[in-house]
Amino acid sequence: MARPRSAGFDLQREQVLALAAQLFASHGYTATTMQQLADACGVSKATLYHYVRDKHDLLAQITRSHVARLEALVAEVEAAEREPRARLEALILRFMHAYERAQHEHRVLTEDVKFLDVTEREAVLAGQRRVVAAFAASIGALRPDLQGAQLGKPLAMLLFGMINWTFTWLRSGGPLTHARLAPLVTELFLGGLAAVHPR
Amino acid sequence: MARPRSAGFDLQREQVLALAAQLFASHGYTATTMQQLADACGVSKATLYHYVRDKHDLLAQITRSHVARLEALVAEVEAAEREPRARLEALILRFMHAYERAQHEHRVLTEDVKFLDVTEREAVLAGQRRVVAAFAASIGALRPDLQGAQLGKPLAMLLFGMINWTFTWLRSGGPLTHARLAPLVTELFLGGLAAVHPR
DNA sequence: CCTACCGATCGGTAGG
DNA sequence: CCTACCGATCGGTAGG
Repeated sequence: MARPRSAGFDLQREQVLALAAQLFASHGYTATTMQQLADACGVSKATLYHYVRDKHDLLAQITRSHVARLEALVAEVEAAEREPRARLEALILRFMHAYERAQHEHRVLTEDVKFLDVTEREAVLAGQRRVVAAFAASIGALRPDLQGAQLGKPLAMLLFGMINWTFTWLRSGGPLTHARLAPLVTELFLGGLAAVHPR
Repeated sequence: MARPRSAGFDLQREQVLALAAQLFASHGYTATTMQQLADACGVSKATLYHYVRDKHDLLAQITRSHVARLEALVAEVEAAEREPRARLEALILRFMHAYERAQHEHRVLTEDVKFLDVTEREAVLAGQRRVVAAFAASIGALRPDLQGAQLGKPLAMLLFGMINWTFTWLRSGGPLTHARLAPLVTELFLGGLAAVHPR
């Protein structure tokens, strides 16, 4: 029987993944070297390969687990909220909160997904599509006429644009917090949604 | 007196910059090799260095000229439109149109600016800040109470999120065009802006 | 003496 | 878990 991994193994691997996400987010996947990551972790480069198969596997694990987290968030909200408006509000608030806690992982997901190979990239993109579909469904429940005009998904993408783009300008520790911005996004999007009319 | 450059020089350099922007946009700056660019241009790698000093200079020229184009667009709109609402509508429409024609350059601007060195990066970011300030001023003119609550710039960034994010999902040649999406963005943002209230 | 290029190869550094 | 390396490939430049 195979010997079990040491108690701290998973914990240390999580640390490596978190530091890798931070480096990938600030320097990009390609420009980040395994030596930089080893230095950040305080171990030798060879030790890194004890926790991940290779550099590519590092990227795959970061993106896959982040998408899985977002899908779990959607499932939680769908289980708790029945009304379309409350559901959409909860999705916005929960996603902005999640992005605040995982801003590096999220940046890696959006900018470095192109470096995954076809199979892994498709799996990640499929997860993203399920998340977008959940947002589009909530929007469609609020405005069936827009969904009928095939505008549910485009509107969901405009909403994602607002909240995804925050990681380029909203600094944690700055004067404006995620908690203060979230209700603004909700008011702006739900208010705007009421004003949109299909062609 | 120095002999002038050949008539086709600037034209060929523009071609090189356009192809470089396309490669940088799809593979990222670091992962793109000068050999790939040379192949795309149909010339030898050495010939590339006739048109640009080095790979870094390529990135600097692409980002600098794209930001300059956006600043020129802002100046045009400000000269033509006096009313805040018409001005903001014109800014949205003109920017979405510009992004459609320069989607590669825009992706490079947003994703690869980190590879510029400090001086060049600051110049590019300063240009971007002037563009954001123009959007924020138009928003503030429509809703002085929000500008008073320091929400002009955050709202401008949410708007930029919507229109910038389109390059991740809106494909030219697809069923939904920039021309059809632009009025939707205008309705959504201007309608939402009327619904937002400061804290 | 200039420009516009080519084949070949340099010094350094990447992932593993 | 480290030092010491490898095969390959990078950006940039030589002579002609």
